[in-house]
Amino acid sequence: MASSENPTYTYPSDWRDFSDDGLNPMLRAARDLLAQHGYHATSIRSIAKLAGLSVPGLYHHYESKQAILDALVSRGIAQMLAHTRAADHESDGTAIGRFNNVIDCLLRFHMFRRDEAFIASSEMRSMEPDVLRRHVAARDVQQGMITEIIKQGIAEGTFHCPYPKETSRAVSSLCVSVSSWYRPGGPMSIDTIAARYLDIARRAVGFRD
Amino acid sequence: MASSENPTYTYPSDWRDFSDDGLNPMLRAARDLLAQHGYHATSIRSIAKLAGLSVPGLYHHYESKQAILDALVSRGIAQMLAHTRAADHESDGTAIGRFNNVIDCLLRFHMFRRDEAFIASSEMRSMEPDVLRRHVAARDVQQGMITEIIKQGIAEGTFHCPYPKETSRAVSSLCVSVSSWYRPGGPMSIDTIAARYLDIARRAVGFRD
Amino acid sequence: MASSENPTYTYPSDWRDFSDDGLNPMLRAARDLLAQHGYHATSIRSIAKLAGLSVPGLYHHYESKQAILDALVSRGIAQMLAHTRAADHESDGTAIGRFNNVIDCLLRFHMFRRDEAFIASSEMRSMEPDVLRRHVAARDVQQGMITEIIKQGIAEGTFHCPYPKETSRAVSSLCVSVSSWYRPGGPMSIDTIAARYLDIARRAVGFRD
Amino acid sequence: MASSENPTYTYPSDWRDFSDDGLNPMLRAARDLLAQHGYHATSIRSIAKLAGLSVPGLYHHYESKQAILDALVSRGIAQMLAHTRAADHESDGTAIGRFNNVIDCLLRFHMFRRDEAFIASSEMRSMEPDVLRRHVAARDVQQGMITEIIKQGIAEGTFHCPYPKETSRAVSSLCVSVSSWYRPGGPMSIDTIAARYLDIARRAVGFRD
DNA sequence: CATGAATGAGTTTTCATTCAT
DNA sequence: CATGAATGAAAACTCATTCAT
Repeated sequence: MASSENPTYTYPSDWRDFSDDGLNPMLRAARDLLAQHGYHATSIRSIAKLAGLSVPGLYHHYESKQAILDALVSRGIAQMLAHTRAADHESDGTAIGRFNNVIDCLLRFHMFRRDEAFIASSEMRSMEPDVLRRHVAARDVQQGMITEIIKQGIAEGTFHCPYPKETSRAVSSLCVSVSSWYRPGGPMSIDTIAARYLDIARRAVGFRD
Repeated sequence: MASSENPTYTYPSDWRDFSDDGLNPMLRAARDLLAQHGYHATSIRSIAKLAGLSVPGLYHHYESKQAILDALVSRGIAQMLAHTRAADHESDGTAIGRFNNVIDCLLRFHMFRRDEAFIASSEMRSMEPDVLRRHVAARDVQQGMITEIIKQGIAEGTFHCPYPKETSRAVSSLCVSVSSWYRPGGPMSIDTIAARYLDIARRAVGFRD
Repeated sequence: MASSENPTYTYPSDWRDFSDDGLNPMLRAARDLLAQHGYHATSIRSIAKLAGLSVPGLYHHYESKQAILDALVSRGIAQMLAHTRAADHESDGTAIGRFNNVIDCLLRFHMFRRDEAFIASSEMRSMEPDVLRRHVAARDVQQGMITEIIKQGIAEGTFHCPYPKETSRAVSSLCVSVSSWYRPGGPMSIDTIAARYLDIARRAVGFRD
Repeated sequence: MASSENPTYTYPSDWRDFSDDGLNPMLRAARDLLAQHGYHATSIRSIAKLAGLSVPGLYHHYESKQAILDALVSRGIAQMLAHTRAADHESDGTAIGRFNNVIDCLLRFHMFRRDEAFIASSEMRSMEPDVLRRHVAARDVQQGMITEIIKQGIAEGTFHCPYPKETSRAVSSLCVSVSSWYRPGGPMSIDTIAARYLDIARRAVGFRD
């Protein structure tokens, strides 16, 4: 565990498990198309078609194209936060324990939820102000979690890095960047990639046993 | 210096200098608009307007919207390669010397050429196959340069990292990611940011004197 | 009274009384929306919503949007005819007596039933042929009533106007036009407006005692 | 002549002449369709088709459907004001002389420019706030001109009407209403209709020689 | 009558691009 | 190079209407 600032969270039973994306056919179609072509190059028609319904049928469920983007990104971010919080919660509470769990979780999220994560980071310009605001706020929470862990590690003497904020951003960027090149079925398994990138991240924060 | 595999390059006189972007008004307009709104959300009309030309006037210089994207990205990548090669060439030839110069240069490029770099990495989906191919090839050259330096460092015993390829990608991602948040006029100078991120990159490759 | 051509009419007990519009919530909603936005700018959904029903609920009562327009306009016209006939019936039978009552009644109708009257006159282009036919026929009856009274006045020597038909149309238009600017709560009461416009109408037919 | 409040106007050479409507093919198409079906029942497609060009071709000239309505109505109103001012200017300056000319002119306008006049009065709900404001302002100027003439007539002792404002509105409505039923080729000529309706209007203001 | 889901046909508007002058 | 005119194709979105439950 770590900071007990908000004990009312409900954590996913297993933070390593991303098997169920919980997306309906419409959001699944949107996810695939947005990831492949981008927001402005994806038409409502194509989403509706891939989802197996008519355009007004889609509008019956989502009031606009922007609402679809919002739903997709919001769910993704919420899941990311829930899982990393669970990972943090389940740790031994030391900086390195928290760091291992949270970064491992983040890396897995950016592979298992590659498309959602990629969309969330690449379509920020396509979000309307309100949507963007909520989105950025959620990312800041995630970022803050990492910064706090790094500072704890420095205080505990296990992390040695002179610029915790920059390092936090670098580690965060590292996790996010995975979503832009990872493809399932590649030469390395998710476990392997996670292990190797976690190792790199640990070096970045100057971890020494 | 380093590998003398291609002595016919002409290097920029100062690889740290990015004062002149060498863009004509059309590409400058395109750069600003594409960076702000994205390829599909930017119209040819808006580019022409910002460039102070008529639409047919713009078509007189570039045969299509795609050609503008191509020109912009090609120049950016070429400049990135030219500068990092010069940085490499000017180094003392040791792995750490080459690494310091090349990563410093890459970081500077991604700040001084923030918009071009961001467009190059965010609009890959908007590139037509041919353009994309050349673009990816150029990026691979850049990536290969870093991987080679890391391997040299491991061989020389100054770098200690078990996964040179992943580390190379991570370091590369780190440099690229700077272009997505850096804004001129922020609290830290380019020199400061470059120094701090280079420090983080050095940790990632396990550099020890 | 006047022409006893159809003694089977039932007259409203008081032709001056328009207190009860007798509209159900659906027609009342339709009236408000049609008057404000027009037929083609009013959606079935908005009518249903304002009426407090679901869309299929509305269709349970009216088989189409056109049927709603028809119901609204038909009732309005029927009420107009019923009231003006009662007013005529209650008169002393002289041309001026009949004229006073009928025009007074018409003016009141176009204020108390402002919205219905306005819709009836402004949405004729939106009516399907069948609906339009019945509507025009009803208006012609009303027009004929006025023409007949004017001709009676000329014959009796109390009215002096060379073009009874045109004058009839002018007087009619005058009454209708009130519905396009009258708003309850304005500076003049309905009684005042009716009195003044009746005075103008009397001049138009060249009434002299 | 009359009030010399603004001698810089340029008057049409003949205020009775409405032979040239000065409309381009697009506005002519819009006029015909709007008059027949109404604003919301007329599509941009149908206007473009009737005008003989493609939809974007139409948009090249008018930036929106609303802009077409605006252009059409603005021109109509401007012409109405110009002609009635010329008619006023050309009168002998007595109330009855001004009245005769102005009302005659107004009646002619509402027949020769029947469609434009009808659209201007029937599509006020379809106008966006800005357009509506300018439109209403122009109408108020026209209305004020009539009111002023009536008041002059009362002062001169040739008009006898107790409610000049209401009478002005009634006379105005009378002229406007002609546009809703007049059809060229009907049984009466424009000259005849103008003469008869002017006669009725003169009665309304209580004119006596 | 309500709910919820659905749709064909239509709407206004914008786009990249072209061509004559 | 500018101006002005033009267009096929496509965009997001809305409509009246229907039907199963």
